[in-house]
Amino acid sequence: MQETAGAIRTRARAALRRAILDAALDQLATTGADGLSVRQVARQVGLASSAIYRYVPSRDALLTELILAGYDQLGEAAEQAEAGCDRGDLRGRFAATARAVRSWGAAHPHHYALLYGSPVPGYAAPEETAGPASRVPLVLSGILRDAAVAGAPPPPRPGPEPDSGILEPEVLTTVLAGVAPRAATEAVLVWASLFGVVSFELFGHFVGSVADADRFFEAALGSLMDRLALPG
Amino acid sequence: MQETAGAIRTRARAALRRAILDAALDQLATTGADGLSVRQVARQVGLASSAIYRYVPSRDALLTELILAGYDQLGEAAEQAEAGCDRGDLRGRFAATARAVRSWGAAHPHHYALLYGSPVPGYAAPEETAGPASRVPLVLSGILRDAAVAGAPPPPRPGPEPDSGILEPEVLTTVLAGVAPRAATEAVLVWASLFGVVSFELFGHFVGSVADADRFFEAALGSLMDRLALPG
DNA sequence: CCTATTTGTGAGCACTGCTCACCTTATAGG
DNA sequence: CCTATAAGGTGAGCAGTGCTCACAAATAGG
Repeated sequence: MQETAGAIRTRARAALRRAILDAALDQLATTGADGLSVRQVARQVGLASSAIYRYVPSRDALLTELILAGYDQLGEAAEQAEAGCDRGDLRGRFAATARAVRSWGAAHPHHYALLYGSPVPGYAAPEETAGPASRVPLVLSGILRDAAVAGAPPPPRPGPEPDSGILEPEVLTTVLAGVAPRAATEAVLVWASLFGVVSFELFGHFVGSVADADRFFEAALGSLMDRLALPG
Repeated sequence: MQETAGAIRTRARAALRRAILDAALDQLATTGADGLSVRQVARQVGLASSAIYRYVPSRDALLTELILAGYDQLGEAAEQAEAGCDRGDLRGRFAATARAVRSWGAAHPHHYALLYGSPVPGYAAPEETAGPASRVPLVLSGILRDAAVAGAPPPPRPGPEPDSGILEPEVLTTVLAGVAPRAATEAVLVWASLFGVVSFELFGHFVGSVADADRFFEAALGSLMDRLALPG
């Protein structure tokens, strides 16, 4: 089996890489992104600090990888929650997705902060995070598209659309196809509002004003769904 | 003038303290909170690094002070913008306040991120930030109270209020006095939505979906004001 | 078997926050 | 006026960080 000779090598490498990432995830959960240290990760894995750089080019790259993993975890949670709903229950699907976001954030506050808090590595998120980052918006837009076909199709008026040009045309023709530009703009606002509410709660901005966070979130949910004109 | 002998000493001390804070503000604006270094601040001010600790107990305390200053700057900007509006123009007052928040954030992204991004020092904001942090919400709630007296007073129904218990009672009886619990809850949601939109824009989450940030913000403004049932 | 590549090591550089002993200076009190 | 005292400033130093590099061991392929 000279074939597996090389294979076992790459497998061991992949396993160690995974161990490094898991250790980094541990550190992130306990100390936060700021406290994450390459040397500490190395200690936890049982390697010299310099050996880490055989697997990860830099601390920032490690953080980027954690960001990617976070978006994937969150997207997975949202997709699963939404998939467990009756397809016709549009409000139920939206609520389940939103609750999944809040639950994941509450369970992994430091990880959530890494995704939606201050952008720590440089100032623009790396290109490769765009894909996983759009999983939650994709779930939400899927609900909206189903709502659009259920409701009255928007009559194509002659002349320029009143709200066209606000969103990227590519978004309006793909993930939000069939949704009127006006409603699509509203949907983006609802999206940002949802994460605004979750962030405010997790980051402590509701201390002193919101007494019952659970009930507030449910009330916010209802309001946001009304905004989207989701039937139910 | 033995009186000024001591006074000049404390004045010099205050001036140096201010210089340290200004240098820290500079650093924050250019490198962000993560890159802010006590030693760099010391170099900029022209002191040994150890001397800084005669004026500021720790790096975290310095950051806390910057947070305080940020809330004050932002609150000041919001108050001034709102004060320049016709008192009867409720929508204009709200829009001016919201635009001031966005403008300040765009002008000081790192400082904004320090306030509304990931909570970096520990996990709970220090007590003393609560005051300055509430300046913007105070402006917004002032508009809502004016709207409440302008509109129909909420009929006090017998039995438990449907939405009572969600917000802190103290908020409902002071800054939001006269506003129905239902509307007050909605107002908190609008507040979080506003900062959610600004944060999403500043933190790059709109890249790929929002094409015209200015127009989107104006559209969002209109929608949020509709939600508050502001007349106009 | 022998070479070449990968993987891991430890020392080391420049930097960080923070403390401490020390020294100077100016204030305040007798 | 003169001196004890307290404040302000310094530099060395500790423990930690990200990261690089020359080197050694282990493993791969020819």
